[in-house]
Amino acid sequence: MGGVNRVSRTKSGPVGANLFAVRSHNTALVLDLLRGAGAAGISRLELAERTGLTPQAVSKITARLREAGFAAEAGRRASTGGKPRTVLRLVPEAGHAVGAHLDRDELRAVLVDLDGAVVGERRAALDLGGGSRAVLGVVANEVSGLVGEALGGRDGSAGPGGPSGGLAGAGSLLGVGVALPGPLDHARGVLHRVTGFPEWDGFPLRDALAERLGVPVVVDKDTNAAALGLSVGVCGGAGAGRAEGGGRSFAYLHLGTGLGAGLVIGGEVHRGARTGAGEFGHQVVQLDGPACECGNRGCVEVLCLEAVTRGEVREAARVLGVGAGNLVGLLDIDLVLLGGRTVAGAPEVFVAGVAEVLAARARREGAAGESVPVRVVGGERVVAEGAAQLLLAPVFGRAAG
Amino acid sequence: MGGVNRVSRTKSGPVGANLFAVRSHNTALVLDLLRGAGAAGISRLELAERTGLTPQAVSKITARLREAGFAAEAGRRASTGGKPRTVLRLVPEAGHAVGAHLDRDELRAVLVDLDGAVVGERRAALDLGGGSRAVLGVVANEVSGLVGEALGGRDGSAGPGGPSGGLAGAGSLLGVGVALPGPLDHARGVLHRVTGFPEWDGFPLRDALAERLGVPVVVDKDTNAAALGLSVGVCGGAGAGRAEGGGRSFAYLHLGTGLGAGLVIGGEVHRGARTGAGEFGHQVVQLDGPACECGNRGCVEVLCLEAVTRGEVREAARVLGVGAGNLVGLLDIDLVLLGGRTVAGAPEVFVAGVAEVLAARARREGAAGESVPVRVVGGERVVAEGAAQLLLAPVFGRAAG
DNA sequence: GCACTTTGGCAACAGCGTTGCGAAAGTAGG
DNA sequence: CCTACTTTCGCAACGCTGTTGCCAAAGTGC
Repeated sequence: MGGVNRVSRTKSGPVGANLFAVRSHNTALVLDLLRGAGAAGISRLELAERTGLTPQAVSKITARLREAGFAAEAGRRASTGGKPRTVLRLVPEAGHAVGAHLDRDELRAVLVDLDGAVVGERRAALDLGGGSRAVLGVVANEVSGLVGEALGGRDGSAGPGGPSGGLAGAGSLLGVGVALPGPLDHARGVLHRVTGFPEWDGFPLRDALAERLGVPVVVDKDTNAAALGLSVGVCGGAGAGRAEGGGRSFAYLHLGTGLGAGLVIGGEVHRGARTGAGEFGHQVVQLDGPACECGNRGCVEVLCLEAVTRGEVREAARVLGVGAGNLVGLLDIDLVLLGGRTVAGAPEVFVAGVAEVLAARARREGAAGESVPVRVVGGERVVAEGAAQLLLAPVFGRAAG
Repeated sequence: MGGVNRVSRTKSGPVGANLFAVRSHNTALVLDLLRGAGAAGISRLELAERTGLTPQAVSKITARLREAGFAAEAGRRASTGGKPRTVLRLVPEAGHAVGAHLDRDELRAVLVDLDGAVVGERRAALDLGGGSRAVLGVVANEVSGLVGEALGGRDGSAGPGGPSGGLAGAGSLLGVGVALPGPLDHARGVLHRVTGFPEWDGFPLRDALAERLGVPVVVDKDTNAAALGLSVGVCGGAGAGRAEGGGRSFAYLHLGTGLGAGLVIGGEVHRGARTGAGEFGHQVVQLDGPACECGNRGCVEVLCLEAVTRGEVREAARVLGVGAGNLVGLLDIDLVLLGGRTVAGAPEVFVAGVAEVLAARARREGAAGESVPVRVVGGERVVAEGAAQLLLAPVFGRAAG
């Protein structure tokens, strides 16, 4: 492009920093703070204080951002005795991303802007067992249609399975994030045997979809996507999440037809070496307990779901709490979020049950032991919105998708 | 000093990068690779490949390091058709650090060089319950003596409890790392109620010792220190630990009079917001199981240690394995290390028992599921050596102590 | 001895945040 | 209304970073 030297990032190990890296880092930092400030905006001087950069550096960075259309001036603060501060805000419509949640029987796709606000949504029936060709067709079609009607790109009316047009026309589209239940390789974008659908094993979903749509695609586990999306609200705010002490960390526990977790440690989603982290449900909490379909015995998942089936929701919440307690102790996180259809069925019971176990933990720890807060996150779109964040996160300096 | 502008790091949140930060980062990266190369050394071009920097940049950086005495030329490689590569190596004696392991009844202090090699050691009886004054005296005395006899600083013969001299004279001494069993605040260097010794609650150990010795002091939990020390060998090697996929991650499980863990995630020690991470022993694996002294029921620690007491070491290993399996599933780590006196009593049994549980896990996962390796780490000095790394780690670009 | 390859330093360069300074835009007081 | 003061924020010069172009040094292979 403009002769800018970028660090080669192919299979990079520890990577050296150059000036391009410095600019990227600081720009992302400022964008993150702008996002955190939301409609209220933030002044240059505040940006300087929060980043540790000099006001002049912030002025330069924001000037670039304004020229590129990512930021704009938005009024002034009250004066405190001198020239009033000019408020800057993010221009949300400067960038968009699609988040697609592929569940066993349904596809849900959302189009979000830089702020993460949903500006378009589509739902479609999906049969994950119906073969990669058909599934790919449905996904490509819905995404193209969604983008077309909202951003004016070429629409995707070529029909299911047909060669739907590329999306390169929609200039502000950063790409498409896809979230699925099964185990997969986030780094390579390849699926492993999706639970119950062995024919997907080894399918290069990311590359296949990227080629078809002509925009970048990122693939991740559903719980990771949800956790990423939630981290924008929890840690994000003002990027303050990445502060001292390793930053804000939390766990998102998803209890639906199964039980899984997404972990955010120090403001970043922790996926582990093989995108396998977050296997919370098959944590053993009862040695030689009842058999789980995973082949083990006494997993949290089977204990929890059996209790739900028996109608003993309180017991299910207690078991979930024990698992959450183990996790809190192991990672010393700040927050536990609960979600999923089963939780949605009796949110207060689950929050109370988990919180009680964690409170007991805190009491045992004594003195400084404040109990870790527990909250429910609602909405059927948590995963889809998080999937879109897979593309937005790198813009704001979070680990690359 | 030289008019170099540093970023103010007081209570920094997300911090902007400036040129000083770039230089620090790249210098640390090169030092880390030099350390990883060990006596074999590494050439400038290899450094350039590994860091992604240009050869010229590496030449500049290594020139600075050579001038400062941290690196030196060490022979040449065989030519591959042109000018042979010049091999560079770390100069280990350019820097030293003290690691002190405070256990319930013993103090063990080691002096290590930049390579982490032990160049001096001292042991002394210690009564953690004997009051802060006495303990501080013993520690200061032993550390002063150790440094004095090895580095020629002022010796610490002022006697126990007496005003031992500062260590500022020993130029290459980076500081003192202290590791203890109890819960504490790593960031502030303040102890919480050390298990069994409530009188330590709130004691500012770091500042008290730093003032007394006149060198920087860093405090951490014993398991964290051990994990940090082990990470130098495991991840470290060539800094390659911090490579793709979040980097090399492992858990160190310490089974002695208690059961705790140190976690390394992506090459960095994970301490959690309150230095509370790694509470592995009080993970519940048997709902409503036998009471643990922590006040909970069915903790791994109580199950494991009771089995050992009964002489059922295999069962203890299995229980430990279940806990390890939970951890592996949750974090998707690459390696499990076992240590501590109890493990040392029957290392093969514990490795086999834990490995068996993890292998079963891998089989259930199917296809790509390679079992996570399990190894024993020996030596009574693991914690003390790791404590010294609390000071060395920042030099090599690991998170600040 | 000659051609070639590879290493690595010197000098000029572009780009980053920083500093010094001044214009702009308010408040406070006469 | 005018003056004095405070605060914001941009322009220009600056120092420092890694990068590029070029060339000497030091080997191998014929």
